[in-house]
Amino acid sequence: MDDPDVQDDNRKFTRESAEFRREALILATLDLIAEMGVRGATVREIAARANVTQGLIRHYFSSKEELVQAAYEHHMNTLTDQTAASSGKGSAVSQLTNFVDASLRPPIVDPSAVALWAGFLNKVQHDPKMQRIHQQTYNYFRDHLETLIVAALHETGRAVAASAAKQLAIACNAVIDGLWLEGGALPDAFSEGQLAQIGLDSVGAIVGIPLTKEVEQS
Amino acid sequence: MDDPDVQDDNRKFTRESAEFRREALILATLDLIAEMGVRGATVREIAARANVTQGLIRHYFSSKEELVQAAYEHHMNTLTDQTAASSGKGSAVSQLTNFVDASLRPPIVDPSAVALWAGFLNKVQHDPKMQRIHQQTYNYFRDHLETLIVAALHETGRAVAASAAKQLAIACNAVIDGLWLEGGALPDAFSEGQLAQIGLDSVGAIVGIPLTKEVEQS
DNA sequence: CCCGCAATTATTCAAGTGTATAATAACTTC
DNA sequence: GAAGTTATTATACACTTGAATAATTGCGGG
Repeated sequence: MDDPDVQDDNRKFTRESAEFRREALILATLDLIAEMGVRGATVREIAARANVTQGLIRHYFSSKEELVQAAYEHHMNTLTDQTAASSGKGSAVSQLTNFVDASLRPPIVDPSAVALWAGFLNKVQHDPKMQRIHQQTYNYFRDHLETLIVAALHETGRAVAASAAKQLAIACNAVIDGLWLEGGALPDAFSEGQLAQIGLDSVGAIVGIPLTKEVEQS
Repeated sequence: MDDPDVQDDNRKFTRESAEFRREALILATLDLIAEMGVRGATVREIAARANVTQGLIRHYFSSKEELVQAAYEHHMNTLTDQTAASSGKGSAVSQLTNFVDASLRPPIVDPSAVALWAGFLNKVQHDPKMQRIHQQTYNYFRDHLETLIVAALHETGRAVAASAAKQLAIACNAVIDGLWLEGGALPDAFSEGQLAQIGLDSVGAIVGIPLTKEVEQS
């Protein structure tokens, strides 16, 4: 009688794990903020997109505020995880090259990602908890960049003072951020690979090491 | 009897010129978006801050949307006007120096200005009219930068192809934007003048002309 | 001086907001 | 396979939102 594959489905809903539901709600929130701004991310829209009713949001998050915070943290972790994995494990110079290159291509460069970031910015400036997350992400990214720069300089036989290294990291980070921003805000203004090319040239000029992304072949 | 300086003020309101009211409403809107995000800029709050009642908004703007567009245009014009005036009229190199320097100091670098920009971004990505304004401002800024770079290179005896010049302008613009962004988003992370210093070093490295802001002192 | 117009206020409206509470039903456990 | 837990839905509430309309009132022209 009961074929377990075919649900007769007079069931009106299914119970899912807490993790599954939390993630679904967070992803729906991110989608909506990127698409319509914080304003468009209402509890009802979020619930609809996560295929639940709005009451469930407050079952998993004590307020919408908390959901937004969780969504922000998730977004930032995703971004950093994606870039951190991109360096590979060749020479220091090639690691730096790969890192810059990956930071300036999809999926990092993406209108939705920039829209998301912008949508959160106001909350970041007011909510201390979100400020902490922001600061954390920024430092993580910049420190990683600084490590790569120092290693690359060392590899090419140049020493650099700690304070100078930090300044270089700030500058390179700024180029990357600026290009990332413009690529996301004006998606049609740049051809594919153009941002990455400009980024490599600029970072190369700033640290004094020509960076070229060779097409790895054979 | 009636001292014209002292208003006895049983008058319940005063009539002002259309220009005065429009500007007051626009400034109130910008204030609120910077402070609380687009979300916080409600017709009632805007009206309160402009010292009028909410109905007046629709007397001057056919919708809130239109008011926000006008506010965006006003903000962008203010930003470009402030930077364009900063180059001065010395040598080409010093003009470039001044431009970069001014772009990375208050009042251009300012948490409110960044918050404002971010608050508008979502609308920019959806509303064609706001997109046009955005594109226009970006191009204006970048073209100005390109002109300064080409002149500076020419002055120091180097020629540069048109396409190369454009790439340099994009890169320098990105450094400036990135530093502007970070200075506004993390106001306490940088000491006074640090952003400008890093900006001058980076732009100098990218275009190949050391830029130093000498303290002008007869 | 007062008349009329338009700038401004006062009030109302329907739709949408986040939150709270009560009712249901899917899964677990014995 | 019945009872109990609790994830989930359903409904309600108080409040805010942008917009629309009606009622004032300042002020310039005759």
